[in-house]
Amino acid sequence: MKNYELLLREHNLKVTPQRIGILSVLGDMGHVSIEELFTIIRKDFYSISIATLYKNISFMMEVNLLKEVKVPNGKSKYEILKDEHSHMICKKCEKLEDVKVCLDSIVKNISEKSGYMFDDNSLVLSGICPTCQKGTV
Amino acid sequence: MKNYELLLREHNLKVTPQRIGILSVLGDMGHVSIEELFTIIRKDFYSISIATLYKNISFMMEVNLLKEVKVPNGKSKYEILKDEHSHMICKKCEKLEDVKVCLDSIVKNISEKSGYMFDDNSLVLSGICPTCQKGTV
DNA sequence: TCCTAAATAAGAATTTTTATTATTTATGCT
DNA sequence: AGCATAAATAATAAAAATTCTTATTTAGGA
Repeated sequence: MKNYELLLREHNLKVTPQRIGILSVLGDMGHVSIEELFTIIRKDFYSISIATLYKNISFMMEVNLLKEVKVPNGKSKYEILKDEHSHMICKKCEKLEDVKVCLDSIVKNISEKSGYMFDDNSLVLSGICPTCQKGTV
Repeated sequence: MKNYELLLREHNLKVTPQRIGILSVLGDMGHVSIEELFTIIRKDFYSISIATLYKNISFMMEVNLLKEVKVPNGKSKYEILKDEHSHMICKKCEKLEDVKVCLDSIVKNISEKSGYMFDDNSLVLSGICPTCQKGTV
């Protein structure tokens, strides 16, 4: 359980129970879509407005507290910003996981070939996770 | 100018003027969002329905004729399926470009570490293109 | 040329996202 | 601690994006 209050203050966002709730869900689950977030957070904040979620997610992305993960064939999910990493998605169970990958040399190479200056990247690998490989389902 | 009629037949889709129109736009522009496609294609098919675009894009993805590119901070774009490649997006002019990258060793490495079996990946590098680096704008 | 299943256009219906506004709340200041 | 004020929230409307429905048209095979 992290100190989300501090995290908000560090990013110059006012501390509200709703915001702490949002961050708690994200912290617990790792990656959450707006839809999922709305369902889950209503257990603690029954009358929370979906607009509050959209607005706060968008605020938190602006101040680099959250990052959007565009999931192939799925809805976007959001995660608390952490060290650079990539993602793996299982096509069967739809689980999304972080994975540490060093893309430095690849990025450097493409930058030199293309002349682009890159400051961000997103890599998502799609396949079947170990668990789903076992089941015949 | 490619033979889109053949391309459709090869994927067991009926050949209609609208479908050839969609593929022509995609072939010419490389990557197009639904919105852009609708604007452009109406020059040739004034009364085309947006539902026709959605439905056909979706059909063509099902039969692996098109692929969706999820653009960071932007709307999805669609491209005619071709050899595996990655993408570069310019944050200033929003241009999206293909780039050939070999991710084999990285994918293999992650697969071994994680136990996942991967059959697809999407890498998008974000930055500033050479052209936009020049202008002070 | 004709038949039939599929594709299209048009528009309705849903879903997703954003905007508006009255009320409530967090936070800095006394 | 209590107040003032700017910002956040809830509720709802509005807008945008996507999907569904249905009558009509069309592609492709017989």
